[in-house]
Amino acid sequence: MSVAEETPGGEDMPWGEVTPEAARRLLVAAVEAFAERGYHATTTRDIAGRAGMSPAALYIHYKTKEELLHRISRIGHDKALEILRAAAAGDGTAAERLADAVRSFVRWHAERHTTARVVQYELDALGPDHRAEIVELRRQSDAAVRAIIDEGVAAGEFDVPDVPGTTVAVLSLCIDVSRWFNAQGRRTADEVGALYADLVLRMVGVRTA
Amino acid sequence: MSVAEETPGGEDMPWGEVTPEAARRLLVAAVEAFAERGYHATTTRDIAGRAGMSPAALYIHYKTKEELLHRISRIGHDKALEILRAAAAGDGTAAERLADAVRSFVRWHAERHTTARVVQYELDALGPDHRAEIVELRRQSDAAVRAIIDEGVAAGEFDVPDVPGTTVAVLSLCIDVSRWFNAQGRRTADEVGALYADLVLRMVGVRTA
DNA sequence: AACGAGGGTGAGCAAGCGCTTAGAGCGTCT
DNA sequence: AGACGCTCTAAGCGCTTGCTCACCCTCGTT
Repeated sequence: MSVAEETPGGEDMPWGEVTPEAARRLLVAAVEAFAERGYHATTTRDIAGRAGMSPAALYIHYKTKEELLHRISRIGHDKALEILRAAAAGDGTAAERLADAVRSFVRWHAERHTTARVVQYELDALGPDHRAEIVELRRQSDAAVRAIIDEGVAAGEFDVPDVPGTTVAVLSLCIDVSRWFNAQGRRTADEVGALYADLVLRMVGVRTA
Repeated sequence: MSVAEETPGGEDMPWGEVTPEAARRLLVAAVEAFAERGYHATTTRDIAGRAGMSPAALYIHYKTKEELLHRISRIGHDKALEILRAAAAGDGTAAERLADAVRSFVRWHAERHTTARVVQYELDALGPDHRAEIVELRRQSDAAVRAIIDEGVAAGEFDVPDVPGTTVAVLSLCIDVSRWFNAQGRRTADEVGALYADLVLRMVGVRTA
């Protein structure tokens, strides 16, 4: 409160970059509501209520309900792409980088599965322009994964007959984690990440220990 | 029209068992609308309009909009479970049966991806009782796949450190096909089925040619 | 002390929602 | 022929929706 210089949470806090504080509270409330009930089933009154504000307060910070979804989707996709690119740009063999990418990508979809659910499954609720913008970000995610697999094949590490198809399958597998993962379930995000990294290495023909 | 004895399409026609014809037309219209826009964003007027009827006609055949979703979900899950069980009960090695299950399950999710999308992604829109009923059907699908993998492991065909986890991953991979598959896209349903069968065999440690 | 700016509220509007009702049309039995 | 039963419609009810508007309260600045 008194330390006004720094945004609470900084880099680590998921929505740390969103200011002012009331706008962030509304956005966090929207993520929860959208994840629980879906975009169309969520009312602006519900979002405002969760943030402890009146319905009208929402429109001081966001022009429409759709703008809220777009902001969430944009920030989420930026983060997801950043994770994939960081792993792709790392050092090590293609197998190590692919495992790293899958592990961190899955962990994000599990740990932040409420956000991920909104980001991955509410795409069609966006307006045409906003949707096109997000689709482009997904294309870049696809390219990042495909690049690792291409390099693994070129280096003779991987045995992959169908690189584009396998890329789609790998991303699809990771993304769907956000649909079924439950924080109260038996598995931790780390465990799922490790399991999936192993499964993906098998898919590209790497013999694991 | 004049041949009143037989339901059009019979076993092959997806919604052949739904009678009378007006009820089926409404149901097909609802599947299309729910798949395109989502359950909550679809209006009863839209469904009735697609079926060429007035909004009130819907309520002659279905008590509520939710009952429509339930009927779709129930029939779809029954069909999906039937596909998995048929493959599981077939003869041949565990590897052959697993490949068969994945191939036909994926093909269904690709060919009938509008239906599958509704069936797989609108679960939360169901009321508590209907949801519980569908969740039970999913549990049985999980059990069918797990049984094949268990047998493969017992027979020494498969190398699977985490059977429950791998089962979830296999089902998740297949189900997510309905999200990204596009009939106008580059791949046919058969091609995706064949690719995925191969990928899943790799996941369970079967050396493919 | 006065002020302007901006975050916040209570009340409410126009539109659209799921669903109901009264009654018309029509094929099928007795 | 006439009554019945079933399907379907036109009209509309009560309610909720996304969003707006007139106004208030709390500031830092002058």
